[in-house]
Amino acid sequence: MPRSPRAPRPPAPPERRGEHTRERILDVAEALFADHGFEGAALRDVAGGVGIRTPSLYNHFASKEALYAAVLERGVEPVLALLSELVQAPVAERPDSRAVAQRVMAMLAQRPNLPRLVVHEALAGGPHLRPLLQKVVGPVLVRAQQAVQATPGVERWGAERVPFLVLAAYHMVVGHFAIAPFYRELAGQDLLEPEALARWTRFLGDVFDLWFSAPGAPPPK
Amino acid sequence: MPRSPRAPRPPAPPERRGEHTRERILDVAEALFADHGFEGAALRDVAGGVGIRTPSLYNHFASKEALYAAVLERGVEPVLALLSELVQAPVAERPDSRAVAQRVMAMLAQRPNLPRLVVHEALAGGPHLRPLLQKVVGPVLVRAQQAVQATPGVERWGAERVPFLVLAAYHMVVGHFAIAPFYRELAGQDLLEPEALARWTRFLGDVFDLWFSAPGAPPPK
Amino acid sequence: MPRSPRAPRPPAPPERRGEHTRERILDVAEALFADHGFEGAALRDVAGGVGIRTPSLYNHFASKEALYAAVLERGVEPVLALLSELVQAPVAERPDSRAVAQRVMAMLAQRPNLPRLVVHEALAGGPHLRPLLQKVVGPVLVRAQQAVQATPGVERWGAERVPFLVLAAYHMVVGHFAIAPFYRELAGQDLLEPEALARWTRFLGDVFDLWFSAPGAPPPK
Amino acid sequence: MPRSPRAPRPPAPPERRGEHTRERILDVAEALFADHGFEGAALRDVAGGVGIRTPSLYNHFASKEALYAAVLERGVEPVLALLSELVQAPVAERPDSRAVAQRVMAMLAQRPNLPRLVVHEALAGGPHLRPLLQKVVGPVLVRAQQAVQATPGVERWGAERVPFLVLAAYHMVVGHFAIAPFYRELAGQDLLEPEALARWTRFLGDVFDLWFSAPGAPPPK
DNA sequence: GATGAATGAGGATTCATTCAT
DNA sequence: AATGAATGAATCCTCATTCAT
Repeated sequence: MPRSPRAPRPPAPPERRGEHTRERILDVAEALFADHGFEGAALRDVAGGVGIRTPSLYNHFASKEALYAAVLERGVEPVLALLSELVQAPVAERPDSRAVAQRVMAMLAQRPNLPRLVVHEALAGGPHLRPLLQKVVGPVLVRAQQAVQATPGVERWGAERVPFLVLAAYHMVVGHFAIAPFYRELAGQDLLEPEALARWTRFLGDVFDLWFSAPGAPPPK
Repeated sequence: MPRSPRAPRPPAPPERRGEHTRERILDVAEALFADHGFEGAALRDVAGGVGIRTPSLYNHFASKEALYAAVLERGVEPVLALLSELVQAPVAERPDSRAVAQRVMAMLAQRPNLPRLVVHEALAGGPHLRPLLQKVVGPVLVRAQQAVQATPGVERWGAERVPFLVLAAYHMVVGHFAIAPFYRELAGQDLLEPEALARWTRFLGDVFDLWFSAPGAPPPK
Repeated sequence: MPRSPRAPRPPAPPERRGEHTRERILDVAEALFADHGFEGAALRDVAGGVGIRTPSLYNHFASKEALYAAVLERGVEPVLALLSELVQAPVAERPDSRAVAQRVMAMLAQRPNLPRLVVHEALAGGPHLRPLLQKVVGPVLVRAQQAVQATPGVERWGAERVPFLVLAAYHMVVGHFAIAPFYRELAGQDLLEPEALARWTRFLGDVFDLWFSAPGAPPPK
Repeated sequence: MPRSPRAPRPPAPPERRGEHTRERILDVAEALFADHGFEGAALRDVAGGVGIRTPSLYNHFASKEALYAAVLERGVEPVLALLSELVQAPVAERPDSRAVAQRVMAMLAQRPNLPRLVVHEALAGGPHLRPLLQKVVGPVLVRAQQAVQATPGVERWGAERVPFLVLAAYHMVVGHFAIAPFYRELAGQDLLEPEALARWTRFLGDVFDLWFSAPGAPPPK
C-alpha cells in the first residue's frame, strides 16, 4: 500500500491557485485534522492537498503544532466571539434560546470541520485547546451560565443543573457535526446539507423552547 | 517531541499478571484506542501497558486491525444486546424512557471507553464499525424508532422528527463520555465519577420525560 | 496483508498423515527452498505445509540450517551416487552420452525441486553446498572429465575445452528445471510433464551425440 | 548468525560520491538482487552500499518493488533491444550464430548481474518480470524462432525442435553467469574474467556452428 | 512429539523536520 | 517561496528460536 487509504483529497482546485497559500494550507489542514485528529493527520497529505511539497509548509508554519494551533485559532475565535457577543448583550436585547441556536448553527455551518476538530481535542483531553481556551472560555462559560440562569422558565431545573443544560446543548450542537460522516456511510444521508441543518436547527430551537417555556405550551413547529 | 506526551500508562499492575493475557491486551488496547483512535494508538504502547513486547501481541491477534475489531466487538456487543432487549420487549413491559436512560448509562459506565471509541469511529466515517453494525444496528434502529413512535406523548413532535429525538438522545449519552477527559482538564471535575454519572442520568431522564410527558407536568426532581 | 503472496501450499494431504513427519517436513521444505531459496523460505510456511506449528519443527531439526542441510543431503546424495556409478564404470560397460542423459534426467525427474535448489545455491555462491560437495564433487568431477576425455569423438574439441562440454551439459540439464516455473507462466506449458521431459531428454541425447559423433552423421530422431 | 554472512559490500567508494545518487542506488541494488533475489535482498544493505540511510531510498524510489522494477527495466531493456535488432535484420545482413553469440555475450559482460537476476526471477515464476516481458519478449521470441528456422542447416533438427535450440542457447548463455559465483568458490577461477568470457563465447560459437553447419565440417578452433 | 507464549533482531515504510539550493 | 535530498525516530509486522507445559 503506497499511502493514504484516507480520502484522496483532490490536489488543489486550480481556481484557488491565486489565493494566498497560507490560507489554502489552513483550509486543507482543517479538513484533515477534522478527519484524523492531530496525530492521525499527515503533513504530506496537507501539502498534497494544497499542491506543494511537504517542506514548503515550513515556509508558512514553524511546525505541525504551529499549523494546528493556527487552524484552531482561526476556527475557534469567531465562534467564541459570537458566544461572547450573545452573552454580553444587555438583558433586554438578549436573543431567546431559539435565536441562539440559529446563530450558532449558522456560524458552524460555515466551518463544519471545526466541531469535529473540537471533538477530537476533547477525546484526547484537549492538550492543544487548553491554552487557547483558558483565556477565553472561562469568562464566556460563566456568563453563559448566568445568561441561562436569567432565562425565564429555567427555575424549574434548579440552579445546580444549569451547567447540565449547557452541556446538553453543546452535545446536541457539536454531536450533529461529529456524526455526519458516519451517518452518511450508514444511512446515505448528508446531515450537513443546508436543508438537513435547517431542520436540526429548528429541532434544537424546539427543544430549548420546551426546556424553558412555560409548562403546557406545545412545541411550535 | 521525542515520544509520548500520552499518559505514560503504568507498565502492568502486578496483581493482574495472572489474568489471561488476551483479556489484558483487550483492556489496554480499548483505553488507548479510546484516547487516540485507531491510527493514533501505537501497538508499542499497548504492549507496554500489558507488560510484554510488541511482537508478542501477534501471538494473540493477527494484526492491529484484528485487535481493534476484537476490542470493538467485545465492547459493542453487550450494548447492542441491551438495546435489542429493550426494544424487543412487549409493549406492556416496555420500560419508560427514564428507565431506558438508567440501564444504558449503567452499562456504559462499566465500559466508559466504549463511547469514546465510537466517537472516534464516527469522526472517521466508521470504517471499522460498519461491518460490525450493518448486521445489527439496522434492525435495532428501526425498532428503536418504532418504540419511540409508540411512546405516548411523542405525537406532538411529529413522526418525521422521531429520528431527531433518537439522535439527540444519542448525542447526550455518548457526548457525556466523550467530553469527560476534556472536562477534567478544564474544570477539574470527573464526569465519570459514580455521583456525576448518576446526576447526568437523572438529568437525561428528566429531559426524556419532558419530551414525552403530557404538557404541563413539571420535571420531577 | 496477513502473509504469503507465495503459493498457498495446501495444508497437508490427509492421506500422508500417517507418514513419518520428518519425511513430510523434508518434502515441504524442499519445495519451498526450491521456490524461494534459503533466505526467502519461511519456517512458518514449512510448518503450515506439513500441518503442524513452527516450533514443532525443532523436534525434528535443530535449526533452519540443519533442515536445509538435510534437504540438500537427501536430494544431492543419490544424484552424486548416480554420477559416481556412471563415471566409475569400467570403460567397456560405460554408457554412451545418450544413455547418461537418460539416466540423469530420469533421476532428476523424480526430484525436480533439486536442480532449482542447486541453482539458488549457485547464485549465492553455494555457502551451504560447499561442505557437502567438497568431499564428493571433486573426485566425481575429475573422473567425469576423464570419462569425457576418453569418449571417442571428443578429440576435435581439444582437451582444454572438455570442462566446457561438462559445463554446457550441466546448464542444459539443470537450466531446464530452473526455467520451468517461469516457462509455465509465460507460455502456459509445463516443461516438467513426462512427455516434455522425454522430448528434452531426447534432444539432449542428440546434442551430445552431435558433439562426439563422427563428423557427418545426421542427428537421429 | 547475527546478520549478513552476505558480502559486507564496502560503504560507498568515495570517488563515486559525485555521481547521481539514483544511479548509484540502481547499481548497488542490482548487485544485491542478483545475489539474494528480491525477497532476500535488504534495503538496509542497498542503502549501506550507497552510503545513505535506508529512508533516503524513498526519495528516489517509491518502494522496494519500484526499485526492483527500475533495476530490471534498466538492465533488461538494452538486451531486448539488441535481440530485437538482431532478429529484425534483413536476411541478407543477418549475422551468423557465432556473431550473435559474440554480441550477446559482449553485452551481458557489461551487466553480468543481469542474467543472475533473471535466473532468480525464473525460479520464482517471474512475478516481476512478466509485465516487463509480455510486451516485448513475445514478438522477439517469435522472430527469434523464425530466424533460427531460416538458418541454413537447421532442417535436420526438425521444425518442432527449434524452440529447444533456443532454450538450450539460453541455458548456456545465462547459466554461465549464474554459476560464476559458485564456480569461483569451488574451483577458485573467475568465469567472468574477460579471458574466460572470451573462451566461453568462442565455445558457444562452435556449438552453434556445429548445430547448423553442414554435416562433416569440423568445429573450427 | 506438539504447542502456546514470548522475544531479540530485523525488515519495509512513514513521518516531521532540516538544510542547501 | 519552493524543493530535492537526507535523516532519526517510530510504526506495523515477520522471523527464527526458546521454553515451559
